[in-house]
Amino acid sequence: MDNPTRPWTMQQIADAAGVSVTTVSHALSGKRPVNPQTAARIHRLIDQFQYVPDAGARRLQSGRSRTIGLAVPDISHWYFGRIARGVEDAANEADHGLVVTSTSNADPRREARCFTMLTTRAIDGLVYASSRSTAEIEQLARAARTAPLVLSDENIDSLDVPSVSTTVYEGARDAVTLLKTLGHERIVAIAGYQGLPSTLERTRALHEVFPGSLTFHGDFELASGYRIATELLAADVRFTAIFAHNDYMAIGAMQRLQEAGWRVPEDVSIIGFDDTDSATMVTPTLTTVRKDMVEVGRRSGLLLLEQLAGTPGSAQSSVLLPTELVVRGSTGPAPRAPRA
Amino acid sequence: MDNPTRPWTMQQIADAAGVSVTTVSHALSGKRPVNPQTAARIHRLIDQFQYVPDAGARRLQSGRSRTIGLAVPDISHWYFGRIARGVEDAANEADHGLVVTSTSNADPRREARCFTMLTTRAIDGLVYASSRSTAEIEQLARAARTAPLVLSDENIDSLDVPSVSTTVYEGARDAVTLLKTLGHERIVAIAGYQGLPSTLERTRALHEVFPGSLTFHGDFELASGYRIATELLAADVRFTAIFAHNDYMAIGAMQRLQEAGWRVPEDVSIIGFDDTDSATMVTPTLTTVRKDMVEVGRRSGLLLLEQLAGTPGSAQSSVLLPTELVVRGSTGPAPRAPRA
DNA sequence: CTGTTAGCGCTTTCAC
DNA sequence: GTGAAAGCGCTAACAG
Repeated sequence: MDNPTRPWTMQQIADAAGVSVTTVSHALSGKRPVNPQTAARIHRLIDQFQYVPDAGARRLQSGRSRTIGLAVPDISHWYFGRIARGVEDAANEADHGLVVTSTSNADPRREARCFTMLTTRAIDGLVYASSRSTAEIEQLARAARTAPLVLSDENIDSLDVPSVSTTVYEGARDAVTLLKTLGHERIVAIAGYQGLPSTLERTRALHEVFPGSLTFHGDFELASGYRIATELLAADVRFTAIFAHNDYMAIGAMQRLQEAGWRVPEDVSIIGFDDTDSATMVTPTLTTVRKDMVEVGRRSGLLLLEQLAGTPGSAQSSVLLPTELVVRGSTGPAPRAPRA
Repeated sequence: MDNPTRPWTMQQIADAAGVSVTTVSHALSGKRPVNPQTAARIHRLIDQFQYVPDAGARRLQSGRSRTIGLAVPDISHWYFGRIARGVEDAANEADHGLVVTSTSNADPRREARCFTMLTTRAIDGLVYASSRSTAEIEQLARAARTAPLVLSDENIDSLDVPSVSTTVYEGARDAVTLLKTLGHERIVAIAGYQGLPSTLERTRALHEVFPGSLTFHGDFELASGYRIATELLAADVRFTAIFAHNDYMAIGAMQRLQEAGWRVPEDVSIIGFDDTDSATMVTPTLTTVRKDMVEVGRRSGLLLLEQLAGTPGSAQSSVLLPTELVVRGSTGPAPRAPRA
């Protein structure tokens, strides 16, 4: 019994080819001329043995793991899955691996995992997508000094870190302008986490068109939209339209109002944000603001890889991707009188 | 200008503590007694410097990267996101990282990525979740000889590899039995990929209760359910119920039939599979068979980590997780006569 | 209880 | 065009 399928080492290839490891290394990297015949022999052996250089040894020598990290609140969410897919695409195109960490689950060890991986150099850089308030800024700033970092989906101005985000202000403005055009006057916002930049921007856009409209903060889950709608009904608040900061909360609110006998869009118009798959599954279909989250992820990955490659010009730049209002069935002309 | 925030090495800690690296190493691992005072001094220094041992060096020495891989068709899908979350939870509990690879995108280099990571030993083992036909069995068998492998969500009998899957046969049986109980006689199946074990099992269950019922194969996307329903209408096929192999195809079919004026469940009953978030967003809500995909992922990760730890007894075992029929609004008594 | 030494598998001077 | 040798940062014999 010999060793159980141990991978081949470069030394073994060198021995088989009758050359030194140095030559094999250079035949592989091309960083130094190698006799064509020798090179051919080496490559034949490599193919035959299915030899692949050991990642750990390479990493130790070169200082690069050829792996990047992605931190998201929860990888199982549609939204962050899209981002992850984009980052992965970018990473793989550059022949890098992607380590994913879900941060939001109360376990602080897990919170710190991605930053630890940066210092252990298990990853060369990190794409950070958080949807919580900006409490961990300190940690991010420290991480940014250690290794390349890209902020994804949110831009924290106080942090001098490259970021990729979307024109949520313009998107929100388009959305509420539509409501205005339709004659609505009393709007209620079901917003995202308080203090989150993208929440603030959308609220700003809302207030520019409808000053003084009510804002309630949810957690981006369907249940919170449902709950807020329940509170609205109980408190007998008068409104003819709801502007939600994501589709799930919009759908939750829509469900609750429909249960209470409201007709959408005859009695109330509802607008979401993101354009998730669900937006076209509900009845009526949901008017929403589309963001291409796969693209957000892809650009985030590219930005990080640029930093890693050390392209100097592009560093510190930030990318802003467009949003698009998608008008569907959940919005319509304001009713004569708001329903009680 | 000194080195730009280079991580500390163990040597530097050793120098600062006035001991050898060996002692630092053992103070850290506890694999050999160290003078309490010395140990305390070392730990103080470690905390102060925020020292973390280099992952690459550890990996090179120990042969373990403390990282596992996950291969899924597409991480941005709800379904695989759930699996990923479960695998990640298991990995993180064991202080392992998780590298994610989406395999299905026509790029063969990408297909091979996860297996290459196995041979470069960037990952110690792999959780493989494919939803395609069993073409890549050869590759999987080879990989299984090299490193620990766990099949997730699908069990390929011909492969002697541990797997985690769900009782889809029983789930399908429950679903079609419900239809039988409701008096349905003409069922059409919108099935998954042909040749996929889980597809075959569900088809078997269907045929045991409704021999000879029609089966059409989709690709698990909403559009394919929609398309198959269109074909059904065009061909004037008579049926009173649809059994779809996942929720998205069920919803696609439901949309198409509703567009054609069919009422659900008065004219047609529809059953899905998986119990995705969408199942409760559509109107009527969807009767479906619940699978806990996060748990499938978690158990897959645990099984892999057990193999890595070398616990001998548990190797080669396979896990089968339960399914549960969730009756909602899309199923009802069969109409007197099938609608044309 | 602690230090010296020899690698893990690779890249990269430096010498021929 | 090629090879010998020195590490990358860590662990684990082997000696005190």
